[in-house]
Amino acid sequence: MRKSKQEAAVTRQHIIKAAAEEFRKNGIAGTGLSDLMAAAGLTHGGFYRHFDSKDQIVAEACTAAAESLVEQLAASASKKSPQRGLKTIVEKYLSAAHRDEPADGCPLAALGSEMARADEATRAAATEAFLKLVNVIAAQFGKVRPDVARRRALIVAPAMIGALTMARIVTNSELSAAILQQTEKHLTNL
Amino acid sequence: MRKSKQEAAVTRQHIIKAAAEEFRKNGIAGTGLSDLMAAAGLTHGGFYRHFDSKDQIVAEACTAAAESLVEQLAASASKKSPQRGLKTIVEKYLSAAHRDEPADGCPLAALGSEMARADEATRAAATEAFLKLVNVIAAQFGKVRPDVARRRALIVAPAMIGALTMARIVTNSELSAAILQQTEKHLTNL
DNA sequence: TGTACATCAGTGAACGCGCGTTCACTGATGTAC
DNA sequence: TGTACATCAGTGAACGCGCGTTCACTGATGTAC
Repeated sequence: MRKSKQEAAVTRQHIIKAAAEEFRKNGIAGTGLSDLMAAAGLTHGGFYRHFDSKDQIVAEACTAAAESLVEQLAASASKKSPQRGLKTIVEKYLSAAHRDEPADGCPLAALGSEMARADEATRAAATEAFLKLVNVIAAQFGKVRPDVARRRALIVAPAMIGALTMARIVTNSELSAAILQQTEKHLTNL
Repeated sequence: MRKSKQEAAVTRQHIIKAAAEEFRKNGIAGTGLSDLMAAAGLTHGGFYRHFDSKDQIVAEACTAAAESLVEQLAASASKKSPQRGLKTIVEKYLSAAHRDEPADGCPLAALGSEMARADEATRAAATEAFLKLVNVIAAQFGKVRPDVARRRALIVAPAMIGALTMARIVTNSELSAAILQQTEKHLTNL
């Protein structure tokens, strides 16, 4: 049954990707190792050939999810004129599609309050993830001084995360849409 | 061992209050019925004399926590001049004290991502909680038209929730302080 | 290059543990006459 | 007002279940000669 090193490395990445989706879909505490290995097409016993603990894969899944999201946002923004980059990012982040598909979306919005209680390594991974998001946003402010751009990005990123989280909680769909819309309008005119 | 109806009603409120603290401290999934009953000074077997299920107390605890927070904020704001009300609320919400004491703080920030996956009743309770917060904020905009005040409040509330959540996640204390400070400055000048 | 042995990715059963929920029991409270 | 009985708040043990983790096993891969 042994696989080659190369195959094993691929499997490891598959597990991380599947775990990142499951965590965002059902929460960290709500996702068992069986769930996450099954989502990767494996049985749960093999988990410990790749990871030391559940905590470890939580941190790695957070990193992977954030990297993927930030890449997407950066790619979308780079297609537009510099001034339109911020608008593009904010619109994409605060879209109904993002709200309705947490499994493919921002791990900070999907797991925020669980991350606040996570261990040091996971919170460090989340911090890196947040800084990547902040940097992509800051890069859209073009001509302003870098420290001003960063300060603005420190306003935009948490505002988007909070708005998306609340839009997902709220049971009234008009209210949910209004939260996204108002925050989008406000942040794009920043 | 039977208690009077009056005593039982008091006990029920104690349980809800203790549960609201435990949930905000350790998360919903991270708090067992034993934990929450022990925090109320009882044994876990008695839980079902007061509640039908864990889900039920989650919803009630969310309501109670939000009511308490909104009352505090409204009380602080009412002591100030109308124009200073918003500043007072934003400063209090985004204070280091609030960040460092989730057990006494906003349930939407402490439990946001877990609430997004909660059952209908809990999400409905969270929606009510959010609307109470939005209304208190909207009331601070004094002279502007009510619908404008509400739209502004729909920007402020999620921005505060997101900033507080991120300030709790981040492992770098300077970054944490910067998130609170930038969002505070931005929202008070709205 | 071929052979013998060690390694280890993945399986599936098992482990102890804590979870939400149920239940028999106790004894003070509430109710009916 | 007093008495007999039903109710039920709270206890503590028990329930089945799924959790994270461990382990014996399989057999293909990697390594050493």
